[in-house]
Amino acid sequence: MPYTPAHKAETRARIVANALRLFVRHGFEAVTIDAIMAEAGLTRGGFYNHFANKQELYAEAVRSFGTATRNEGRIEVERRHGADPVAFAAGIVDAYLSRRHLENPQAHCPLMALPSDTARSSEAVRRAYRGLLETMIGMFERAAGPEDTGGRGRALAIVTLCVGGMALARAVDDPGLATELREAARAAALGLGNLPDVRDGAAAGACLAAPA
Amino acid sequence: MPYTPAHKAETRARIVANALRLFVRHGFEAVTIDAIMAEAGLTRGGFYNHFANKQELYAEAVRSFGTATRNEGRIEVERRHGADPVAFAAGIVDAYLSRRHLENPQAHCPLMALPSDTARSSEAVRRAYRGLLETMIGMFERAAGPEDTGGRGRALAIVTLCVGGMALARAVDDPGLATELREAARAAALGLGNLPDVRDGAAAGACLAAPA
DNA sequence: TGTACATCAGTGAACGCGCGTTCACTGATGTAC
DNA sequence: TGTACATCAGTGAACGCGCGTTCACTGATGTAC
Repeated sequence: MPYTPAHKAETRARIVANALRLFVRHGFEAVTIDAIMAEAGLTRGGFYNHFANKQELYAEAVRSFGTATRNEGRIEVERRHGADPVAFAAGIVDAYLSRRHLENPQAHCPLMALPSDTARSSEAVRRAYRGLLETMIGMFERAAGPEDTGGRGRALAIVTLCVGGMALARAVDDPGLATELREAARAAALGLGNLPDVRDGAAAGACLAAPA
Repeated sequence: MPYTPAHKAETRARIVANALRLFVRHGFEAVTIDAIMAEAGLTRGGFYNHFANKQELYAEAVRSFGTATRNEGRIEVERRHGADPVAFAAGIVDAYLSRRHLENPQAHCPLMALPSDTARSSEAVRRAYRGLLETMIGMFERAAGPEDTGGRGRALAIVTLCVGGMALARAVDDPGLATELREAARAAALGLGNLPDVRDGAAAGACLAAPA
């Protein structure tokens, strides 16, 4: 048995990680298999030792965000704000809609970076996308608590504000408007979920009056 | 002077209208110039009599939504709910997030259909996209009224809920979740803007579903 | 221990295809006479 | 009024390029002896 199974698994993981990074930055179609393999330190031909085709890699890359990148982010938010569901949810909103997130396009969440790419993709890709979405919804449902009958609806709206706010901020060519969009989505999401403002150095949430 | 200038203008408008319809349905890259020209009853070569390149048509198509399709929708919403800014804003939220709108992909708004395509496009395209966004924001700022200091922020959040909610509903493969997303975004947007529930269901949605 | 071997991850040239764009041409049309 | 003409919208073949995918090959590696 030449090459250990672990070796192949590592190579595959390296391809997936690089593909995710390139996909969220440039979109599915714009990223070539050549580019992905080169990023992973390999050549084009080897791709088909690991995946049946490009769409299969796409689905896997979206899925991987839930386990790899996302876990890093989740751990970081927990470290800063604690594991309490409410503080954690507030930290997620804050981090997701942060300038730092927007300005780091290679780390963008597939939910905000690839909504229209996904709408036109295979069933497997859309299933993976939905999985990510449900995970994020779950974070805010947990913060609402089981006794909150409108908790799921509000969780859905909060996720929509996070993902939609960032998708729009990305598309717009005016940095000022992009900031406005992030801040407005942040204030509305925190208000809707009755979440504390955990902003480091606090204060600036005042740009949006509390909803009636 | 063979062919009247009006004739050329009409042909150009026909190309733009068909391009918009195809772009919002299938995305910028997936739509070929062949397909656009065929839809317009022409052949490929004539394209460059009207546009310098595909991106130029893209920018024009996005811009055209603000004058053509959008005006039809706006007039219909006004007819249904009146010109009062609050009732009008409520009607827009209702129509935008309606099932009818979601199920008519050829009439989708570029804001929800092309956020990531736009993020990767030329300056002119992103400017056109921002123009559409500002128009929509303006509708909700007007509903808030000039004395409302947080009006702009809430208008931004309402637009984010409309556009984000529909973008996610489109991407997701589960119709039930898509409905949940639309309903949650609708409730949150109406609440945030203190807008009346004008639900009139399928009929109201029809106003954004412009006839082909 | 050292060596021959079988395996298969990885290579890179090649293929087929479709796309955006170009270009020499056609023919429908408004105008001049 | 009818006709010749100049214009240019529209045609469709062709070009160049890059992409996803295939394939015959290479060579690094773990195992058997």
